[in-house]
Amino acid sequence: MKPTLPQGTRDFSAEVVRKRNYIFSTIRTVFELYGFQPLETPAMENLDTLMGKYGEEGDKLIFKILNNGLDNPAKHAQAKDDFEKILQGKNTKELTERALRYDLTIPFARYVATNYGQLTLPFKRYQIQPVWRADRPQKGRYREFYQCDADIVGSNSLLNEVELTNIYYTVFKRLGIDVEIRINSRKILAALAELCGGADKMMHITVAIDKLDKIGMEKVKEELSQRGLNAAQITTIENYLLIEGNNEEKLSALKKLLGHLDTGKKGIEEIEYIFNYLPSSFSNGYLDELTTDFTLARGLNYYTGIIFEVKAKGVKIGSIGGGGRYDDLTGLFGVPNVPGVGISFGVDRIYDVMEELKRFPGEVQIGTKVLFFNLGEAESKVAFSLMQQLRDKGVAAEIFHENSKFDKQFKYADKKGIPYAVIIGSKELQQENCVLKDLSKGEQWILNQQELLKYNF
RNA sequence: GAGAUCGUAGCUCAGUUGGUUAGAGCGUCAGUUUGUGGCACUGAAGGCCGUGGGUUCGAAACCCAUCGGUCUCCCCA
Repeated sequence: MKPTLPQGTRDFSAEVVRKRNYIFSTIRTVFELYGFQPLETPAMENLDTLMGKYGEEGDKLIFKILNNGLDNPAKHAQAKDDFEKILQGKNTKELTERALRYDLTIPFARYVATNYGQLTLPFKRYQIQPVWRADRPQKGRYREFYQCDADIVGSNSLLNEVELTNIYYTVFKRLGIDVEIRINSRKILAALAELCGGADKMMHITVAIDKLDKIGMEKVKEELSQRGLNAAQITTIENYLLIEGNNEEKLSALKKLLGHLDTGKKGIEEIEYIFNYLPSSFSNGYLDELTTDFTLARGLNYYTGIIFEVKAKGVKIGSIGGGGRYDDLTGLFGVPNVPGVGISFGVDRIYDVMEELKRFPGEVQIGTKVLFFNLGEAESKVAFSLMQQLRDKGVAAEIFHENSKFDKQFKYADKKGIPYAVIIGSKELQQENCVLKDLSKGEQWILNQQELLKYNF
């Protein structure tokens, strides 16, 4: 029997792990630079912590963990009864009371709620951990994948949004990816809904216009009509979606359309605040990266203010980051009125983008720096001792595992991408020196052994 | 949850209208080569043709089922 992986999961080889770590550490470094602190939460949460937080669809995609001990013969009858309840869609606690984390936001909210008294507000945390979804895998979508989140809770200040925008900008600049950071405000969408006859329409409108990119204006209008909006309302929405131009032009057009509404005005002010703040703290290039996008809607759940989405330029792939402001994330856990704002990086997609654009630096793959050749018992003892001294200095080194032909030892270094070889054969043993060879250039030098230890690899 | 498509060597794939013993390239290992690699040449290992049933004198190929991969819709990162 050949073992296989569970659907939607992956093994990562050394090469891939190194590249992924490069992305993780770039993101982590920037998070730390902006004063965020790390947090880790367990892979599993209590099921009722997660249920009902992601909508009906989301609940279905939560991986539930079967309770232990159900095979106990004494409990068979009970277990069968409980299973019947599940078939009727009732509570499932007797069979499953834990589940794998579905995202990092709800566990964070749970953490904030449970530790509220002890947190220094505003609390800024970042979290880089895998999450699990019982989704059907497809391109760029897995059942186990990593999320990198940064959130600030306990502050209403729009300065936080500015900071998060800067984080996006900085991370993607460092990774060498040209991006478009799109922002919108849910308040603008709310105002649009108001303009179209009521807040109850907001969900229908956001769901439909979110698809504009994908399905085009005509289909969006069809969908709006199916969702019960009349011709006049659809025309209003069309006018909204047709707003074009640079950021200033778009904002002024938007003001004409819904600036007279209270929520609309607030939403526009939020966006203007961010635009007014950024150019002074960043170079002109910034405005090429940051753009308003009034078609941006971001799901339907908890966002209430500014929302973000990041797309890579020149690569056909969904968003590689997203986030937004929420007013009351921890209310569900008994701690009301804690506002927050957060962003997330989609590492798996960022990886694909970097692979496609060839943005991984070559050095990412260097593990072992120096390979000591093994050319006999006495020779390898000297080599071994030198190797340990290099390791003490932080230079990653290995010695070939047996006395083999040069050919083999060189090939080993090649395959592993080791940049330097140290050769100590009978001659060097006698003269108490060594040959250091730069394998990529093909150049080599004779060094005495003390010089080798001081060499700047 | 609905649909499409593909499963042949470690990897990428050939395999003729169903016909003897299933092939290639890359990779692996060994040798040419016991003091200088990437190249070249020679050779070897490696396969229940995803699995189970069926049609047939005969199946990698055709039919059914099943499992797995990939992709689309829904939803999402």
